[in-house]
Formats: sequence, structure tokens, C-alpha cells
Amino acid sequence: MHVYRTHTCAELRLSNVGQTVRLSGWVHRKRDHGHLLFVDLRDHYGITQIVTDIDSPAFQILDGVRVESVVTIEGEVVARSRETVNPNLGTGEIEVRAREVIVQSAAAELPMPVAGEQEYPEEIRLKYRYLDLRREQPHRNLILRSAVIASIRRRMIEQRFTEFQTPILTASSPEGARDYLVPSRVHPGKFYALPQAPQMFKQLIMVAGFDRYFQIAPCFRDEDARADRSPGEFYQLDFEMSFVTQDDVFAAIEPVLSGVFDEFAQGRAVTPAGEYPRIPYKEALLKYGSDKPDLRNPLLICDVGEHFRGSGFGLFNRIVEGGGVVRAVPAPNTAGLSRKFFDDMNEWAREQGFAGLGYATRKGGEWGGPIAKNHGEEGMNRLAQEMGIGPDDGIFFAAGKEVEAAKLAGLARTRVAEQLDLIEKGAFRLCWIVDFPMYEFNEEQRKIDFSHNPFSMPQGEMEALESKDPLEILAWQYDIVCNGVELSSGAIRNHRPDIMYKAFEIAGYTREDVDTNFSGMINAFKFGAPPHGGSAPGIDRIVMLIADEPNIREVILFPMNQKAEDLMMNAPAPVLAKQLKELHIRVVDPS
RNA sequence: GCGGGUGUAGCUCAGUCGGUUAGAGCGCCGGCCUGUCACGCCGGAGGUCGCGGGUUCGAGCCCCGUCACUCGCGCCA
Repeated sequence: MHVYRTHTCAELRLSNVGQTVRLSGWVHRKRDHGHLLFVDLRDHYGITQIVTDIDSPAFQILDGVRVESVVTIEGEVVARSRETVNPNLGTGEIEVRAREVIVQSAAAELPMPVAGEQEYPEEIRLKYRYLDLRREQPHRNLILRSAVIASIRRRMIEQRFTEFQTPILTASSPEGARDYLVPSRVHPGKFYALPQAPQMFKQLIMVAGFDRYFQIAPCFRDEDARADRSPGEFYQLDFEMSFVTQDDVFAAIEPVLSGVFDEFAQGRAVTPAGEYPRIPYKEALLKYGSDKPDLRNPLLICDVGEHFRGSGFGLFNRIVEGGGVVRAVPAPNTAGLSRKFFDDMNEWAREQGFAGLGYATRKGGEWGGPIAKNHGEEGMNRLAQEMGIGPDDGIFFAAGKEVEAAKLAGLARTRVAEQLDLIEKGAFRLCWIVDFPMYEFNEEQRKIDFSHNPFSMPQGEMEALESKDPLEILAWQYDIVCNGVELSSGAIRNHRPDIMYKAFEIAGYTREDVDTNFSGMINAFKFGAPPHGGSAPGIDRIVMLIADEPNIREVILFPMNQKAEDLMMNAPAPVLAKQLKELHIRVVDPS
């Protein structure tokens, strides 16, 4: 056979009946009836039922191969009788009567089955990822990923962005995440680094006069994994624009993001472009207890510390008097729930490492629980009025130092909403978090640090740097958040060398430090740099959200495990002594 | 680096109060079956109960240690 196939396994219909066809694919399932054998033949496109009976030479061959073997089948397309039509299959009205079979590749016994919906441990799935990817869901996810990226690329080009490829071997940057280093053969003792992001390059592209840049950019960071953070490497929709304000950046990217989510939403609601809420960082921490709020969750946190100043509830009074805060999370319509619900929440908070989560119950307007008893009915009623608490709504309280209490309140907000099933389903709720602080106080080192990106333009520019308390200065820095997942951070950049030196000076860097570490960029800015800004939404996270997968590895082709190991390719691994010698590297046994 | 969870057949899992020879489904091997589509029926092989130590007359089960995987914290300008 010199033709592997005349049709795919998803193609044949009643109109093909009578034709002689060739199909190639994997033996998905076999149903052996002794004198009659059915084979589901699967390829990338779909499944076609092959049938053969014991008198056919094809029978012996198909009978003898294991599932997942690759075969080419020639035969006649025949219509199925009405009672044997399979309505679940696109090709279910026909089948192919096999005349000839060629085994292209016989499969050994499988470490994990391909057919079926069974879940398997990640270790096995990753080690045999090529088998895992034959399965319907993983296969679909990767096709979806391709379609999403194609859509993003098309939309960016439509918006007059130009795609560039920035270097993969570049310089290590001392700030930020740990770098992956690549030793230089030509320069003993010197190293390249893989880019954590094409940050400096994209800014230099603007300095080069290109106005609107984008790239589906690979980024490398040597940090530990999370469910929504793949170890080692990931992809960003990296983009940058010249002569823009924050509003211009938002206006450019909102249609792209909403467009992509909408295109693949399949009935799910999407925040329309132009309508993304802009939530100041400080407000996000207060109302949502997080800088990546899930807006599908209707609950809002309230700051209620003042209610407890001088209160009969001594614990909260002492916390407030000591400079701490009390944050309240409503628990709507919980009058019918048992005390166990509230106690379990408190237990959960302790397991998370917090001191505990207080609560007040309410039924028909009557308060319950120790906090309400000590604080008094009148005080509780005032509090309820301010929070908009109804007669059958409970309240959870997180109290302590502001950072801790805000965090616990945020986690509790999520958990309460999950437990009470309040999270909006089938929706992508996007928002901007804006007005990030430029600096934060590093308690350990007792010094001022950049809180996010040192290359962001401070709001108020030089004047702010020279006149304001550094911890009060805000940056033109913004995050895009969707359903509680941080898609990206971005900024209007600092394109002025004088402002940059000053900004670094406040964080304790000398002019020489800046010149040494960021020479490429600071030099370029001396020769005429346009005001510019951009962002870099994470591609893997966008696909993960659209695919409705809880883990980012479900939308990555060949992911590493949590320890940044590739179980399939066996990486990382030792290399030959010869290679090390060429690279002037000597390995010191870490033990 | 720290905390939670998991670890029993190739795979998914059950295993009661610590008590006889550790089970089921799928897969695999053999047999039967002409209309199935998760085909069905009969039989068989397959186990270092993650590993090491301890308690006990007796440990898959209890205790200690350790390893692996996983989720989270730290980290991720």
C-alpha cells in the first residue's frame, strides 16, 4: 500500500457507502464476538468502526494486535442497519468492512490505557505523555491551546502589533526570580541566562522606534511550581506600546482578551471590553483580601475594627487598640446551618496557620455566638446595618495585624462562597488591579524595596520621588485578573534615566549599580526613548481558564513535574565529563 | 526549606476491631460467542501491601524514621 489513507477516521458518511477506502490509525477498542470482530479505529480526527468476520484474512491480523497498535485498513464502506447505528459517533451510520490490514506498528502492553475516562496519577501520565495525549481530553486541550494562540496572534496583528523574536540566550538579571544559567564555552566562568521575560528587549524595541510589539514569548524562571504555575518555563503574550498612557494600554488589550475568551466561551459570560472594573490595589486588599480577586464571588469584606474599639468583646478591642484590624466576611442565609458549619470554618482557619476565625450567627434577627454576646445586640445591629447583613446572615471575623487579617479574610471569603455555592458559574470576570505601591518596607532588612517592577513609572514622576514619602508613592503598575487568577502584570515604564536613577536611589541602589546591572536599557534611554508601556498575559493560564482545567499542566504539551523534572525525557540529567570540561565547569557534590 | 494528603496486582481502588491463604473492576494470557460499540460468558497468571526499624503470640492496619508523588506556604522584581 503506497497510500496510507483516503479518508480520516472522522470523515465517512452514508454518501460514501459502496466506496473502497483506506483508513490509518490506532486500534482504540476491540470487540471480539468469535466469528465477528469490531475495531474502533481512531486518529486525530475521530473514530470509525471497522468490522471483519472470521472468513476474512483481515480478521486474523486484527485479532492478533493489541489496542493502540497502528494499522492501515482497506475495505468497503457499508451502511449500518438501522438498529446498529451509533448516534454518538459522527461516523456512526457506516462502518468499513476490512479486506486488507497492514500493521504499521504493533503496540506492547500499555502502562496506562488510552480508551476510557479513568484518571491516572500524574507521574505515569507525564512519563508516558505521548500516550496520555492520545486521550480525548488532553488531546482536545492541546488543540484548544493552538486555536487560542492563533486567535490571539490574529487579534494582535489586527490591532497593528508587530511580532518579534527576542533572544533566548541573554544576560542574567539580579532582580526578580532565580535565573536558569547557561555556561559559556568561549568565555570561561561566564554565563548566559534564559530570559525570565523579554522585559528589557521589548522596551528596547520601543526605543528602536517600532511602536507596537508583541510575541508569544517563552519565559524561564527557576521557582517552585503551583497548580497554576508551571515549573521552569511558560508562555506569555508579551506586548509593549509607545506613546501610551495606562488607559491606552487597557483600551488596546481589553478587546483582545475579551475577544479570545468570547470566541471560546461556549456560552460562558465574558466581561466586555471597555467595562473591566479598575480596582485600586489597596481597595482590593480590603474588599477581597487579595490582589487577585475572583469577581464571580459576590461577597465583600468589610473593615469593622472601629465597631470593636471599647467593645465588650475584649479580644477584638485589644487587637484594634494595638494597631490591628478586624475584617468581616458575610455568610448570607446561614441561619439554617448548624453550628458545625461555623466551627469547621474556624478549624480550617487554624489548619491554615491562623489564630482562628471568629463568627456571629443570626437567625430571624437574633444574634448567636460568643462575639455577639459580648459585643451586645445594639452594637451588632449597627455593624449589620453598615455591612448590609440581613436577619438570617452570619458573619465571620478575621482579626489581627492588617496583612494577616486581610489574607485570612480573603481566604475565608473564597471558602465561604464555595461552601455556600455562591460563586457565579460559567463566567469569565476580568478586572484590572491598579495603583500598586511603588515601594514597600522590607521588615527583615529594615529597608525600602521596590514592591513590584522597578522599571515602572512612579505616578507623579520625578516630583513624587523628590517630595513624597516613598511608601505613599503609587506606580503606573497594573495586573489583569480573571476569576481570581492573575493573568499578567504590566506597567507604564520609566523611560527617563534621571527618574530611574532617583527611583533606584530610594531603594538603596547607587548610580553605579544601575549602570552595571541595567546598562543595556539605561544607555539606550539616553538617546531618545519614547514613553511606553505594556503587559504580558500568561498564555497557559488563559488556556487553562478557557479549558476549565484546575491545573496548568493540563494545557501544556510536555510539562515537567512539580520538581521541575521531565520524566519522559529524563531531564535534568548528568552530562559527559567532556562537556563539563569544555564549559570549564566542575561539579561539587552538594552532600 | 516548611505543612497537609496519598502510597496495596500493569492501571483504578476496596481491605471492618490488629487475627486463617490480601480482594474487586479494567488490562494481560487461554477458551467460547455473528451485530457489538465500556460487547458478553468461562478459566488462568499476576503482590517486597513504597522502603527501613519498632510494638505484638500475630501488622496492609498501631508507633518511629525515611522515600516518592501531589496540594499549599515560603519563593515567583
